[in-house]
Amino acid sequence: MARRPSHDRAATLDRARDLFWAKGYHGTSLKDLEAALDMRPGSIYAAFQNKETLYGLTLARYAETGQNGFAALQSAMGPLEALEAHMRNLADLGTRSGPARACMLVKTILEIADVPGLRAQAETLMAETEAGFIAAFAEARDRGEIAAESDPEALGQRFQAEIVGLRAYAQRSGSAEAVAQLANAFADRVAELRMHA
Amino acid sequence: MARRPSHDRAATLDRARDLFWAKGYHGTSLKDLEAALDMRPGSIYAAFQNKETLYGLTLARYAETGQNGFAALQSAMGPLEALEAHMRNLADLGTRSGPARACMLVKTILEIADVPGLRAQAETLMAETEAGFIAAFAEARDRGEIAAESDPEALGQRFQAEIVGLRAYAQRSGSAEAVAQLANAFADRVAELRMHA
DNA sequence: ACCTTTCTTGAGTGATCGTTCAAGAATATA
DNA sequence: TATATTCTTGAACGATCACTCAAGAAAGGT
Repeated sequence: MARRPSHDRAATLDRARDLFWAKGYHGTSLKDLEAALDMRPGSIYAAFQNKETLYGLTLARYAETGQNGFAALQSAMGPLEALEAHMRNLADLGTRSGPARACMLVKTILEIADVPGLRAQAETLMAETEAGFIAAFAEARDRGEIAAESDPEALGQRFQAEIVGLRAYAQRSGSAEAVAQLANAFADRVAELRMHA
Repeated sequence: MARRPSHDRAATLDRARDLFWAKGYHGTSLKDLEAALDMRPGSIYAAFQNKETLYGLTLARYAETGQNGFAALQSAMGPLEALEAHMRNLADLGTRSGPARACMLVKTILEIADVPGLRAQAETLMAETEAGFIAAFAEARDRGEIAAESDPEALGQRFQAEIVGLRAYAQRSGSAEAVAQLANAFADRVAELRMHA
């Protein structure tokens, strides 16, 4: 019936995500995208509508990956252990070589003020991620792993703020040791919530 | 001998800072600057060389203001009290209406990857600010206000990471209560370091 | 082999980007 | 009042921006 697309859509979105994540929305031009995706403008627009829509798709993909990662930890261990492990997994952040160390959602919220749709999307995705942390703290409390009078919402918000701070801090170059120390300090703080029955 | 400038340079830099702080480097066009500064392109370039230089000047001004604020706290009270007050001052961040809630240095580091001079400047200014916090913790230790075995460097780094996280978190809209709770929680953590002789 | 449908191409769109510069306006000195 | 000096203006520059579209290439159905 028709010609088959010559690019794998998922892989293309991954490449676009890495580019946007590294260079930001305004800092990424369509020329950059053409080079990174190995596609000509017509194909990009046919497949993804426009730059804003493409960014939104990569943002959703980014958030989903992160949430899946935490969910995997949660199904492999208890909620409190998952939270601690999630934080401690960031200890080697200072030595990683990916597109950026800071969270792409945070980068979006800090950079974009003039594209309401993308701002709103990034805020929603951050709220979802936070809700996952809050739910984990709530389950930890229900299981008796942390004090019954704990406030899961406050704990989850603080947990996310610490991750945001850690990853933004890590965006600075040459602070690998400090980043590891910070991640472990924050992870220790989570572990110290545990009730020793 | 000559015509006098018709704009106050300091006030002009303040307006440019607010614009850059709110919209970012790439998100601010020279047309935006012309409107905000009420200056025509020729005047802007005669006074500030180019967009990058102007941004750098506003960044230096921003950091100086922040560092002066903390220094003022330090000369009005002890170092540990100053650190605690500095954090607690952020409790009403969620209700403020300024250009942005996130730190302009952090916004710069997260946004700008393709202008090496500005990135380096923002990193240097963040390191200076951190050094101020570290020095305050060191003095608190020397005065016996916190444990003698405290690590001022680790404490200062963590203090800055918490501020970065709090302010980036606050950039999200409609979280005034959570922001206040977070700021107080971080401030409490500082207060809990105090040795009760 | 032929038609139909879908995907890809890349030159080209008007708009906006950061920047320049010759000319005019304003003020201190002589 | 004339002159020298500095500041301001705004039209214009080439470059790049996000984006379009007519034409060609590829593959499934008949």
